[in-house]
Amino acid sequence: MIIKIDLASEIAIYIQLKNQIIEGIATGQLRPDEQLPSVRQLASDIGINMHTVNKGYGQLKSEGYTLIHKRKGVIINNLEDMKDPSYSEKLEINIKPLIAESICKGLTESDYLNLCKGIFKQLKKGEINKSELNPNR
Amino acid sequence: MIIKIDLASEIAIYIQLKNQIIEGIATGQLRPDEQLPSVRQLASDIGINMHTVNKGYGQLKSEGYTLIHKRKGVIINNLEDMKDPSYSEKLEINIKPLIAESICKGLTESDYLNLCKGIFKQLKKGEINKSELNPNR
Amino acid sequence: MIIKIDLASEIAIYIQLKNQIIEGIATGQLRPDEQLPSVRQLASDIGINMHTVNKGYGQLKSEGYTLIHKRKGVIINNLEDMKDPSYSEKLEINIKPLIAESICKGLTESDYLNLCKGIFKQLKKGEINKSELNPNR
Amino acid sequence: MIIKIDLASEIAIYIQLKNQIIEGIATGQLRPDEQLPSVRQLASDIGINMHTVNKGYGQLKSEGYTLIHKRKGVIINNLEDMKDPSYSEKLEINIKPLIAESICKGLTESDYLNLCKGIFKQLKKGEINKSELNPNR
DNA sequence: GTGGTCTAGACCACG
DNA sequence: GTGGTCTAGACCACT
Repeated sequence: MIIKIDLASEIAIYIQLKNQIIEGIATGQLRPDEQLPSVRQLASDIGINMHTVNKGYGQLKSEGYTLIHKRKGVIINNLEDMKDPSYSEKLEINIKPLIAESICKGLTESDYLNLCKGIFKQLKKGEINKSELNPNR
Repeated sequence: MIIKIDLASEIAIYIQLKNQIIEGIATGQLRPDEQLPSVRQLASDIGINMHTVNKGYGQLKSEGYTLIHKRKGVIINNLEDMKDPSYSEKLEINIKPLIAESICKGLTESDYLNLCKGIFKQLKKGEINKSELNPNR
Repeated sequence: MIIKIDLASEIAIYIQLKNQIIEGIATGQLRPDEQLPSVRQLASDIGINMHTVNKGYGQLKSEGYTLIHKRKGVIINNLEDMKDPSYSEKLEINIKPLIAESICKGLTESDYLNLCKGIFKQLKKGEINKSELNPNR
Repeated sequence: MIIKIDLASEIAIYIQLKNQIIEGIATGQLRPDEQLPSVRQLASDIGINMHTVNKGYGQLKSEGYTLIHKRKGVIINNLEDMKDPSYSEKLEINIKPLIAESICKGLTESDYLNLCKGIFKQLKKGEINKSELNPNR
């Protein structure tokens, strides 16, 4: 998977990194048990500091997206372990301002929902038989 | 309109302020031509620093939500002037990570869309006859 | 509250720090809404690097023990937000080897349980009326 | 006895190995004078590095759990030789943070003690007549 | 070689 | 002055 960091973005590098990995998991490009590049490798690949990668990886780990496997290094966790039933509450707080802004900017509800649907479609492309995977580790 | 700031939130105060004013506009609680409290007034009302209010107001103005009226001070702009046809592109960048995360956290597409619809419903409550108002200024 | 770090210990400094703060919360020495020293302050007080303190603080935050309050800095969170219903499963994994070892080292079950009770007693000393506290923030 | 290593655990492999052998001794599955598989054997059985097994074995020996027998190789030591009267002090240091954390996570003292009792029960299952065995060596 | 930890110095956003 | 981020260099434990 190709990671693309925008150093000029106002979004912190480690967040961009995290987001792209989460997106990779969501699309199925990154599958459970698949290994991520080492912190040093990835850092040198994208030209950032090791510790910045490490911070992103650390958060992914603490949020259940990844695990440290003794031989493989950082690997994608089971999909089950990422689940969080209380997530939708946190989500609502993040979505609300976007919707309010959208309304002011002239988007209708269906404009907004269609945009979301489009993103879902885009992310679901790689999602074939994710459930089949039952990684041994 | 009541502004409620959460000092323990991870979101910067001036952003919370901005978001609530935008939400007020979206719901129709704040109507075009309506005036906002003065920087000093609001700062003392909600117990935050004047510069923080100023920063929030500054961004609202530069994004077209408000205007400076010579006599009235800061007022809500015409809804037309807030519109931004290129907004949906910026929006997509913000929504994508949320949707990717939602997928990983176990939400389905319809879970997500229903959540959005709920927020729209919630915001639309105050929206009666916004179009009637076409204030002269 | 006095933090005491053993630089010669095999336990990572930021973990020692975390443990002592958690212990402070458990005993009631640190109450909800109480503020912790700033990262820089504490670092210079105990003679370690700012980033080490920051890492400990960061984990406390992500585990729900603390919050960042805009004016006060790092504060103790509500007791409710620290709760974790699935904690006892993780706990069992940590306790089991201790108990197995204890058995080999000649401790009986009641020796072990009495030791635990003693620790509980010790920690509960400061716990008067924790429930009364309903911090405003 | 079956050794099960979790490469995705945060616990070092040699510690997991050690813990399981200690647990085996505690439950009585491993009896005094019983021999452990050779380093090479065990390493290949569970698919880990020989040096890792060696490290675990080394610690077991230095903590009195095992002995080197000229003919049999590594054998389980006499239960008496494992005893350590000063162990409970070390133990307390390890248990305290767990109890403090438990309190914060919402467990009561009896929750915690019941959990411990359950683990004791679980470990004692295999413990029939351990005292009968007083192997000559 | 891997991740984990610690130190150090610097800049920024926020209030 | 606060926490947050990024960079950098170093050592260690584990495998």
